[in-house]
Amino acid sequence: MKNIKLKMARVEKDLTQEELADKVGVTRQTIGMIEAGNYNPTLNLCIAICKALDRTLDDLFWVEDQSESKN
Amino acid sequence: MKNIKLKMARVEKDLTQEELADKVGVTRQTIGMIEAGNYNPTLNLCIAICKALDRTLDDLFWVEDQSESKN
DNA sequence: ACAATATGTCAAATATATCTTGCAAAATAT
DNA sequence: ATATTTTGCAAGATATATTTGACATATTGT
Repeated sequence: MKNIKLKMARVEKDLTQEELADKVGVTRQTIGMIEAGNYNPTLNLCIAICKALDRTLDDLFWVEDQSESKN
Repeated sequence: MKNIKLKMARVEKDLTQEELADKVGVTRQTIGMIEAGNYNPTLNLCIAICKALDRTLDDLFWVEDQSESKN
């Protein structure tokens, strides 16, 4: 599912996908796919994103009703 | 760094590394390496572990003192 | 309307998470 | 003390996260 909370946290910081990507050291495509959902990022990348946006893991990546979890 | 919170949550549930691994669908080596630190698991795996242990991402994988974050 | 910026998407290549197998050390139970 | 279970660790193989480059569509500014 799409990660709306991440997108909102990003625009609230007035960052573009590419700017956030630069901050956390990945490609803009990677950020785009995470926001679009259907992607399974790495824990360290999630943590880097959280720190760049002054949020926590639960804020951006925890979903109470999760029905999908492919490893 | 070692993930002590994860290990404590696991033993509190009276689960062995292998039992937890089975529950979340990975190998016991993977669980072992996550607890030992020096590993970078996938977000979906982290979420599966949290669900298996009735914890949240912040409970098990969030560290205030940031010092390492390799992507 | 036009120009510039931002995002969506796709194929092929690279990096790395995870598996498999196996053995040794440590912990726990009998 | 000795079985039994649990954990640590390592090399090679596989699956998948991430990159690179390129193009199309959308969005925003002038």
